[in-house]
Amino acid sequence: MEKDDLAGMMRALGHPVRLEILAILAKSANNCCCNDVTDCLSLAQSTVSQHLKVLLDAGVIEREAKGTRNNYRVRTDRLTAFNSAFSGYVHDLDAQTSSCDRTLEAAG
Amino acid sequence: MEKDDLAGMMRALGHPVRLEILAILAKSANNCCCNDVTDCLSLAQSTVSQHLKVLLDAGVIEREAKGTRNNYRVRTDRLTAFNSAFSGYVHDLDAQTSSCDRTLEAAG
DNA sequence: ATCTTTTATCGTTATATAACGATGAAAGAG
DNA sequence: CTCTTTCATCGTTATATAACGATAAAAGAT
Repeated sequence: MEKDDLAGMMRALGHPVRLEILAILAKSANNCCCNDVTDCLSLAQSTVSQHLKVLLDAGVIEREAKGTRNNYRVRTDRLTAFNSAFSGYVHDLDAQTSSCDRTLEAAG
Repeated sequence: MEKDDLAGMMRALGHPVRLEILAILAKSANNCCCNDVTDCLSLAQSTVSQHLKVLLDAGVIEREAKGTRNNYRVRTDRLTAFNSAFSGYVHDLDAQTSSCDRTLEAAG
């Protein structure tokens, strides 16, 4: 996963309401439309729709048309991939930091 | 880790330049000041300082005054904690989603 | 054919963010 | 004491984001 993708995903997830929306979707049997989500939040439908779009564009959720409704569901695969990517990123930072520490120790 | 903290951390990390800054700090033996970082980026010093402040406020890095310089270093512990927290969050989402799927299957 | 439900999109407003240059303060060097 | 280096902060500007209400389109129901 590219650094820009990582940052983009972070930004999409970097809003409490959007994290809340993910929790709502997961709790709602993947059978959840925009109105359902809106009922769980004290926000206008258009605002919720906007947040859903951000999550959708980032690939965190997916949409399926079903009659007049749009069913949203969490893309767990993508979240897991993101988590792994970030985990690797942190690990790399840690490895570099530690080796620097060892260098300093050896030098000092 | 609270949901708001999680989102706050995400937002702090949700910018490519800030991820780059973390990489620079890690590579630079934790002996890196604002100017050093600025030299690695095509951005003004004030801009870099601003990004450093965002990372500092989110607790992703720490600062240590050293003469006229300020040494910055990555707080790997915090990144690791964040990573665990998010991992748990994703895991919870996944568990709920899967149990919902089973419910739907059982319902036929 | 009409009405209702659902929802994405548009237009607007307020606030936040990202970028810059300029500046002043703090610490060390000459 | 004066000069330099380092850097956070201020003021500014442009853009992005978050929130809202209004609206139109699509699909189903009557």
